[in-house]
Amino acid sequence: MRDLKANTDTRERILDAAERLFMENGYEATSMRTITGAAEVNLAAVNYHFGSKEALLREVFRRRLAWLNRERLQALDRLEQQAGGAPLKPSQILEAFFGTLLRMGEDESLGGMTFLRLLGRTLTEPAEFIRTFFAGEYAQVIDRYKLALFSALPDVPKAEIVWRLHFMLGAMSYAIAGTDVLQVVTGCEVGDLAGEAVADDAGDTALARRLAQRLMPFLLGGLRAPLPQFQDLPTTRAAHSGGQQAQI
Amino acid sequence: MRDLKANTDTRERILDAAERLFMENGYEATSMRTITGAAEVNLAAVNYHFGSKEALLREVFRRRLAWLNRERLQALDRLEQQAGGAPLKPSQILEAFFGTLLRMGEDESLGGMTFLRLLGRTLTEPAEFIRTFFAGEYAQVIDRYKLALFSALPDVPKAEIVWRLHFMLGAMSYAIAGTDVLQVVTGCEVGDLAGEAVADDAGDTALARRLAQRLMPFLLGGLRAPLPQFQDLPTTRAAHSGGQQAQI
DNA sequence: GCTTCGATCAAACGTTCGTTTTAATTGTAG
DNA sequence: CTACAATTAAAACGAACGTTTGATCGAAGC
Repeated sequence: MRDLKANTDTRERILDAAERLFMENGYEATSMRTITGAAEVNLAAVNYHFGSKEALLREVFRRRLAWLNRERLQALDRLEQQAGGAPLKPSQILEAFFGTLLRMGEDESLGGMTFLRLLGRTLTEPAEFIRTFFAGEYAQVIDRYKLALFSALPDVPKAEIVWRLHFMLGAMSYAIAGTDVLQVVTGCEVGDLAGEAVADDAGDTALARRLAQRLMPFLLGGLRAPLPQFQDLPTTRAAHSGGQQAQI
Repeated sequence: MRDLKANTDTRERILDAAERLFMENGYEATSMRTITGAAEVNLAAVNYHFGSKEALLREVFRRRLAWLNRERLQALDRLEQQAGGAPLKPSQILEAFFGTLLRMGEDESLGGMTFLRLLGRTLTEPAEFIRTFFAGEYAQVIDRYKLALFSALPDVPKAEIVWRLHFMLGAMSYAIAGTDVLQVVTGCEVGDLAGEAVADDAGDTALARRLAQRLMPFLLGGLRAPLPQFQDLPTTRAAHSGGQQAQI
């Protein structure tokens, strides 16, 4: 019993430390010695429990994404069920997708803002094994939501929907990854922006909630924006009708 | 003459190779030996010409950002001058800011899409010296544009404008950084999305132009979206009027 | 009570990193 | 032709990296 306790304890101490340090420094710049030092475990423990540094990163994400993927799919299931075959409203779909994620930021037991920031930053990491991993972990969920948006917006070209989904993911990732990016870009504190003081520790969950409420209108506004016109693009195969509104 | 020629030649060969490799692998994962090998110069040349790896990265960006910052400020100057004191339209401001950047992607002599992707990815790098560098390089320009948006949108809370500027930067960074992120997330090629074939080499400049025309409506739609309501946020100091439209 | 086996530990492995040193080479001015 | 300063070249530096090894510990099985 103590044996098993120590086992999971060591594993999770490593995962917690790695999650925080990967978020703070990035994957490449975080050494095994830093991780095991912060977790107060032996250096060899990572390779013993996970096999390699790469496998550790994957496990850090698997631990959280298992919940997130399940929750996102369930949220969509619930919406489609209570709609009874009728197409969903885009705002419902975005709420299910982005709202579920941002709710992770409010719950420390799900990783909180630490994991959200890590996720946002890691999505742009160029390492091959990371992109491969995320492709496998994300594909199923993204595909479901893509299809939901397709039938929610039957008059908008599918290519346009995919592009805008990509834009939305970018806006969200930067928003959650970069409180420091925000500082760099804006030269002021997040707390000042929100119009209230934000404590670094406990204020994170409040930050996630406020972020969700600021982000969602922005994303919806972008999604339902007028379609591009491509007037000066001779290479475009089929000319879209100029200034067409996305039917939302 | 040959002397000076060789000098700048070595310097620029290093800068070109570093720009591409930093974009492909990230800063930490790109070694000096890989850079000097690709540039076909001696290993010591980097430390001789630039001093350190960090200084090399800074110079890679300085070379491009000097042009970008100047051009962005001039674009805003031009708009304000021909407006003659009247506030600008938000679409003009966004066009000056994001359009100028995306025009870099069409011009190989300004770095093309390689630099745009590098810029988008590096903005999220957690390394301290990188964030410090960007803060210094970006601060002046961002501040000018922030003020322009403030006076273009006098009825929108300034905090809201800064948040949405942040969201827009995120959407753009992901859009340009992640053709692979896009693949990961969507499971299809960018060329398929655009509805036309994209050659990896020469098609990049066309991609930049098309990206600009797809991104701009999205950003404008997000910027002029209804303001958030904060109905369930007891911590908010002053309650905004519910459902208020951004006056754009 | 001896064995067994998973978990932890200190120590070392070989490699690669960014940087430095020292010598050779280059083009140019006196 | 020589002297000089700038650049390139080859080699090595110590440090840090991810990983592996073999010993040690402690609780469960027969």
